Amino acid sequence: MMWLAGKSMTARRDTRTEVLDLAEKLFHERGYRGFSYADIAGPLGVKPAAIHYHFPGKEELGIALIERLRDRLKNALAHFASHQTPWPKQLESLFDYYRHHASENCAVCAVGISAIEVEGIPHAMQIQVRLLIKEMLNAMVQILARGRDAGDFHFEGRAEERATLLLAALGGALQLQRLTGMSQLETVIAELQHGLLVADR
Amino acid sequence: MMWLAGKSMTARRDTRTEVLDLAEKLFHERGYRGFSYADIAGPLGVKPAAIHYHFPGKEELGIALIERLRDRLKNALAHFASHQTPWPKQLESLFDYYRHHASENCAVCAVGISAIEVEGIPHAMQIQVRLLIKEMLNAMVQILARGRDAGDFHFEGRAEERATLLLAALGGALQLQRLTGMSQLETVIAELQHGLLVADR
DNA sequence: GAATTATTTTACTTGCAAGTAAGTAATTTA
DNA sequence: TAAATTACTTACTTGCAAGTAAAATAATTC
Repeated sequence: MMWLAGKSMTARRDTRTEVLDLAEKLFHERGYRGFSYADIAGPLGVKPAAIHYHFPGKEELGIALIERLRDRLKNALAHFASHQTPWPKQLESLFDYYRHHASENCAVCAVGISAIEVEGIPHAMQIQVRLLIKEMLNAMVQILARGRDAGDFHFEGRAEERATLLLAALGGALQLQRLTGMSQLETVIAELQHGLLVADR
Repeated sequence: MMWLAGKSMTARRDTRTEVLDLAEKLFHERGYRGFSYADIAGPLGVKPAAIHYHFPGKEELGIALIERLRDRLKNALAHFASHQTPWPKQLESLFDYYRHHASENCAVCAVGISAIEVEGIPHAMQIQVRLLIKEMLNAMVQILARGRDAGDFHFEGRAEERATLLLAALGGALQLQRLTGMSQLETVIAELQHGLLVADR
């Protein structure tokens, strides 16, 4: 089962959810300003104004979208905690999350998109995005720090700094990959993994 | 003197150049779709239609913008070659390039922006962006490979892969930094530098 | 200094995205 | 079963960004 990948399995035929699903996909593919209500309404077989019924404005749609991403992260972390998932496995799940992005129309992650558009998105959405990124960073720091304590990872310096490197490199790799069509994500994952598993003493 | 940083020192009072300068700044701050002709015309004290005289369409403006970035990279590399700049110094210049982006309104680099907007920018501009990124990657590979041969850098694996990691991490760090307001770029630079200077045998 | 060329403005058109208001059909609830 | 609620549609308005054509102004050249 895919980690933070989205799409609940219960086919609820719920327009609101379908709007959110499509908006999320388009957001990852084109950014917040890159899709319109018509882009969502069309494929769903409804009129653009129908979107306004579920989300009064695009801002609400954007916020709901990021909140759902945050929810998924929270749930995934709760799942890891309750199942005592080994740290390397948690890290691998994180890599899989980026792989999933890469496979779906070569999407890039929300952090990258939001960084580009940050001046152009509604303020309340900016706040959500900053929370998301903070939570992702925290999660990564935890995995690395605890994993090192457990003897699973080996690296020098503070976990915060290594976590920053990981998040930056993974996000950047998705973007390189989208532009070049090459498999930079796997390259970067391999480099990062090597840096964590092979101790440099 | 700043490496690929832009802005010629000769104050030529040339509208075309000023348009290009402002467009580049806005592009780095908000992306291609994030600025309009009015955003450029206003500060320049000119009407939007004047831009069309110099650049018939936004597409031409976008292409000229990326071509100029490519030119600067080419010139910088030529300068390094003719001055036999040491490889660590070249790498440092590259870091400075990203630092410059970070300092100027927390801009992000063209690669990141283009990756997000790639579906929404004109095709001819996509081609330019792909050339730019290819040239940056090539440059990075050369610096790392030659620098390792010269004994300046120490790392395992292929230079191509390490170069990919560097470009991905630097671009990603700029984006993290813009969103969090923290100094992720320096963190990532330090991590990357450590990985190149301290051999892991 | 007249003619030419370069640059810019004025005054449009087109198109699209967001949002609104009123209305309708189907479903639920009292 | 009448009233209310849900989930829409139709038909608009507003605003902005891009682009165009023609006229006006400034700079050059002959």
